[in-house]
Order: sequence, then C-alpha cells, then structure tokens
Amino acid sequence: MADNLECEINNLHEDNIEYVRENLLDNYYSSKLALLFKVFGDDTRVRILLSLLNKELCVCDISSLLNMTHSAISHQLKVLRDMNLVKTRKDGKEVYYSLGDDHVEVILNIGIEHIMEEVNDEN
Amino acid sequence: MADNLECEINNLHEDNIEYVRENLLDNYYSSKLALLFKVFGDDTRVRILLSLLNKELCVCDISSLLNMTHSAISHQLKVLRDMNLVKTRKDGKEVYYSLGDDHVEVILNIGIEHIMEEVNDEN
DNA sequence: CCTACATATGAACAACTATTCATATATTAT
DNA sequence: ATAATATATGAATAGTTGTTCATATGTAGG
Repeated sequence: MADNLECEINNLHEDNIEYVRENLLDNYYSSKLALLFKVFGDDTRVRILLSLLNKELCVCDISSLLNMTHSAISHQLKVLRDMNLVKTRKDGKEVYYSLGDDHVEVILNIGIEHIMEEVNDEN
Repeated sequence: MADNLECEINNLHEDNIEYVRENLLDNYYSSKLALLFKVFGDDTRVRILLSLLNKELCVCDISSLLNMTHSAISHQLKVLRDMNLVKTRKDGKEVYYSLGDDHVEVILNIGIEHIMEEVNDEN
C-alpha cells in the first residue's frame, strides 16, 4: 500500500520510530481528537462559540448576531451539541445555548494566542 | 438574506446581542481561528502532530509510522508548516520535523482531556 | 556529469460538508 | 382546537478537501 520501501536505509531511525509508535495514541483516540478539532474548524461554529464566551444566547439571537438563517445556525448547534461543546437550557419556546465546559474556552483562547503571534510574524 | 425577520419580538435579547456583538472577534480573526482548528481537524495531521510530541522525525519516519505514502505525508506537512504548527531542520537529504511552538502541545493535550471526559460520559 | 535517494508539488478524482429549502416538532396564547 | 412563534431536521446541492499518481527539486556520492 504505502511506498515505504523507498526508504532503503529504513533502520536509520528505527529506534525513534519504535519509541514513538509505543507512545502514540491509538487510532481510535486520534480519530476522536481530529473529529473534535474538525468541529472547531468552521467559521460559523467558531463564531457561535465566541459569541457564547460571554453570554448565553438563544438560536434567534445567534442568527441575528451572525446574520445567518435560523436553520443554518440550528444545524451547526447540533454539531456543537453532539461534541459536548455547548449545552442547552430550555425556557418556554426558546432554547438558550452556552459553552459546554471549560475546555472550550481554553482551546479558543490558546487558538487566539497562536494566530495573534502568527499575525505579528507576518509584519 | 437571513430570515431573521421571523423573530417578531426581536428586542427580546437586544441588549445581550449588542453586548456580544461589541466584544466579538471580528470576522478576519474568527476566520483565522477556524482555519487553525481546521488544520488540527484531520486524522493524518493529528497523528503526525502526536508523533512529534516526543521526538523530531523525518518524512520517511512518519510515513513508516503511519503506514502512508511519502507524498500524502509531505502534503500534510506542508499544511502544518503553513500554519506554523511544525518547524523543519534540514540535514543533508533529510528534513526533520518538530512541533512549531508550545501552543501545539497545549491544544493537543486539552483536546485529549476533552475527549477522555467524553469517553467516560459514554459509559 | 550521472545515478540514487529524500522530499516537495501540481492535477485530478472521490469523499465529505455547510448551507438552503421544505417541512416537522414543540410550546404558548387565543 | 387553532394560530403563531422558536427550534429542529431531512434531502439536495454546491463547494471544499485528502489522497493518489506523475513529476520535479534538492542533495550526496561515484
């Protein structure tokens, strides 16, 4: 399958490879991890999460804030819910959304730190 | 464009909306942020980054470790490089990759924390 | 210079995803 | 019960993305 055979001297870093292989998260968890970040990896969802950093909001509020349809927002909120990134509180007809747990805020903030450095590097 | 007009009583949380709107990161930065997480949001790239947590590795090593073609790995390494998530050290014909900065490790670890809680919730 | 090897990259195709549109569910008020 | 509003969801489509294949670049040695 893979053209690893091209590596003629494949003993070169075999000890490193073996070490890393033993310590590497198995495929199940790395897939889960990728899936988590994939959920963060969308403009709309990021803006929703950023909106919820400060206050809980209902679908209607978020739609208005991001100038998008209720349907689009609701679809994305489902994705966020499924990943436990937001939680809900129902009050009458309205559903209020807020961040799921502290990880969400931390991940967003470190991400912001990273891109801020990147933006500075560009200058 | 958006069917926000459905919100008849759209003064309902207008103060909240206004507050969040003022504190919300502008579109330029939230797009950058989403782009950053999008790069984390792929199985192959996550496994590459996890591999590099412990040791620097060359393309050949990573290919062997993940059992994928050099080409596939190299393409993904470019994506990671462009986002400053990995850095390179050239030694002869080989190019050694390592994590770009501390943010990468932190983001991975918090991600792992989150999915571990999630996995526990499932039981 | 020529060969071999390590890595990089362009193009194309298959697989995936976000939004839209239509419709359904749930809650409240009349 | 009916109407009105808020939210949710299924299907379809347009746009995006990861891998493969072919090829190019860069480096070391003969």
